[in-house]
Amino acid sequence: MNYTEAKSKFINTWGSLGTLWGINKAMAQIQSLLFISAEPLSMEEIMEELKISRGNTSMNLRQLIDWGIVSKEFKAGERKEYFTTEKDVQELARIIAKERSRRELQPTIKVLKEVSNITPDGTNETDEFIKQTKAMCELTETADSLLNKMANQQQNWITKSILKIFS
Amino acid sequence: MNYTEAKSKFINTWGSLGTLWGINKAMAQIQSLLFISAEPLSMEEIMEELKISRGNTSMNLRQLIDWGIVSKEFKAGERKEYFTTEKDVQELARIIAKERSRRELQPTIKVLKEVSNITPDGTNETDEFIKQTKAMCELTETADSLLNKMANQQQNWITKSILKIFS
DNA sequence: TTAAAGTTTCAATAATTACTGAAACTTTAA
DNA sequence: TTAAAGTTTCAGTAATTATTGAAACTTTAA
Repeated sequence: MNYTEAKSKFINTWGSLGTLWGINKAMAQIQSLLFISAEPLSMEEIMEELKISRGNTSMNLRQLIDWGIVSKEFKAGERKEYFTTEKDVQELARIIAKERSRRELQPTIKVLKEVSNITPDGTNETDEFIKQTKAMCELTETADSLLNKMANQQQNWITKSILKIFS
Repeated sequence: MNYTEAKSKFINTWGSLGTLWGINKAMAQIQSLLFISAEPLSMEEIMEELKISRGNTSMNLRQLIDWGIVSKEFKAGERKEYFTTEKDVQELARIIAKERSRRELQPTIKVLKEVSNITPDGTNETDEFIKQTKAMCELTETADSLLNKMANQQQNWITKSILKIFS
């Protein structure tokens, strides 16, 4: 396999895996293109490389910036904006974990707490409902705290590395 | 909030969270209905409760069975099939973790290994590509082994509980 | 056997989600 | 200022994904 083949295979695979971390295909593809690119890319270059429209590129770049995964960069003496993604996979994982927790897990926990809090009326139905939704709530809370612990773990790992450099 | 409200809120919330663990809305809704139900339900009952067609119910039940989350049950003297889901959240989490690993993480790891294995031609481009895809591969492998460890951890937890009962 | 009860399949269609392209907007250098 | 360079927005459309419903199939009891 040569570079060009490998590159498009990587972008496609990572793109379709986007669902795993809750983002759409174009967004994931832009991110992966930036991830393997040695230099920051302009919007033109991204459009050209992925064969997607200007509008689509603009909207998805904005979302990526919103997630904190991509950032704008300015080249001296150039008006154009250039984009780069976080290049450290550990840090990338940390950001994604945090965002997913905030966007999905936390709201779910809130609803689970609400619904598991109905007053039992003595029927089997409500007893089972309360029992099961409580269990689900605890599981979700465990998953959430695990995710956050992992994220902070990675932060510590980075922090440690930085400290090592300066010690 | 009364039982009926709480019930539909739970089914909807869990349904839309389906994407988080990679299954579609109807599938997630059927699973959550079974999860809070004190008794196994027939196809008729599921259709009625969720207002979905027979075909849709049948197909999604099959997928749930395929995932190992739902099982058929027969009531003595009845021809109809009844369905139940795994009621233990820990075991549920374990099954989901395993399936996601098998269906998504493993194939991705395979591709990442492939593409990161191209021969460097001395250019910046390929060097960066190899470096970054290798890092991504390692991250994915870490995530996968973590997921599996968690899953087995939970199995051990269950095993321990069972052992406790019989000791 | 057969017909009633139940289940599965799949082509057609609906619903959802993503994408385009062109117009409107913003910024900047002269 | 102004016009060129660049970016954003969004209504319309395309692509994808989920759902229906009816016909085909399977099982079982009489």
